[in-house]
Amino acid sequence: MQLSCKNKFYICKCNFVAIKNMKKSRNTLAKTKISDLLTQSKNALSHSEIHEFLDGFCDRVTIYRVLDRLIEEDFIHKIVTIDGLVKYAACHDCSTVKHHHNHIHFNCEQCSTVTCIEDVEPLFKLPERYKVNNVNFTVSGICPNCI
Amino acid sequence: MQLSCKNKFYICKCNFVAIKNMKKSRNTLAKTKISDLLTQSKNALSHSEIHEFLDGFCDRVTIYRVLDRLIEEDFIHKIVTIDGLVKYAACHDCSTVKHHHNHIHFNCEQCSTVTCIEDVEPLFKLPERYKVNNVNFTVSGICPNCI
DNA sequence: TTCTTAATGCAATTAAGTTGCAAAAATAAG
DNA sequence: CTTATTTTTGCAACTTAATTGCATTAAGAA
Repeated sequence: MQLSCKNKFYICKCNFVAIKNMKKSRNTLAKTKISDLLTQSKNALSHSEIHEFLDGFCDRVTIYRVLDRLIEEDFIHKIVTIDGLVKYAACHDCSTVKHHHNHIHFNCEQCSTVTCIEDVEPLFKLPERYKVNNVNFTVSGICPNCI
Repeated sequence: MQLSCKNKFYICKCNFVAIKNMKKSRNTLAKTKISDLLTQSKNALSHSEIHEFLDGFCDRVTIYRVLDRLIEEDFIHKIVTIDGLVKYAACHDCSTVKHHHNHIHFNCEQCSTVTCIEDVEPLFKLPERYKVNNVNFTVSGICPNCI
C-alpha cells in the first residue's frame, strides 16, 4: 500500500511503499517543514542547524525523531564526517525504484559545509562474502568557495 | 630530527620526522601499550574497547590524548562509521614516505567490528578545485564471519 | 464524529569527548 | 649522577549530542 502525502516532495520523490505490519508514518507539519528545508538546502544540514532554522517551531527531540523517519523512508540520508559531524541531506537523485546514496560527500575544513557530490560514484570491489548494506564516503579538504 | 623510540613498532614502522618547532612526543608506557594493542589487533578498536583492555592501567582521558598523538604521528588512523562509532586502527600498510589511509573500512552490523580492507582502494575523481586532505570510506553490512 | 495509533513536548538520563590544573614522569643539560 | 625543563598524566568538572519514558496531542481511518 502506498502512503498518501500532502507534501509535494513526498508525492513526487518518495512514493514509499510500506511493508506489511510496518507502522505507517504520518505527515505532520514538523515532518513537512524539515523535509522542505532539506530539499531546498544546497548543503547537508546538521541537527542543530535545522533546529536553529525552525526557530522554536518544535522540540529538539522531535527533530531527531522526524529525521529518523525520513531516513527510514529513504527520503534523506545521513552523513558522518571524520570529526564526528553528523549531517542530513535530501536524496535528490533517488527514484522510487532505486536509491543510491553511495555518492561522495565533501566536507570543507574551512567553512565546514558538507556537500553531496552526486555525480561521482566511487568504484570499489570488496573481497568475497562481504554483504554491503550501506556506504559512507566522505572526503574532507577545502571546497572551491574557500580556495 | 628523528624521534628515538624504544617501542619496536615505532622504530620499524613509523620513523616520525618532527617538523621544526613541533613539540616532541615522548614515549610513555601508556603510549607503548596502546600502540602495541592496536598493532596486534585484527580489527579497529574503539576508545572504550581500549579502555576495557587496559583495565585501569591509565585514565580515560590519557587514552584520548595518546590516540590523538598517535594520529598526529601517522601511526594510527581514525574511522567513523555511519552510526557515529569511532574506531582506531594501526597503519599496517604505511611506509615512512607514504601514508595511505584511503582504503575502505568495513563495519559489520552484526558483530559491529570494523576492519581495514587494506587492498581495496576506491577510485573516485572530484570536480575541479576541490582540495582533498583526508578521506573516510566506510561500508557497512555483514562480514564473512557473520554470514 | 469517534476511535485508534502515531507524533510530540518535556524532563531526565546516558554517553562521548574536552578542558584546566596540579602532580608525576621523560628527556635534555650540566 | 643530579638537576632542570617540558611533556604527560590523573582527577574533577564541564560541554555537547543523543536517547528514553511518559503523559498529552494530533493525524488519519472507520
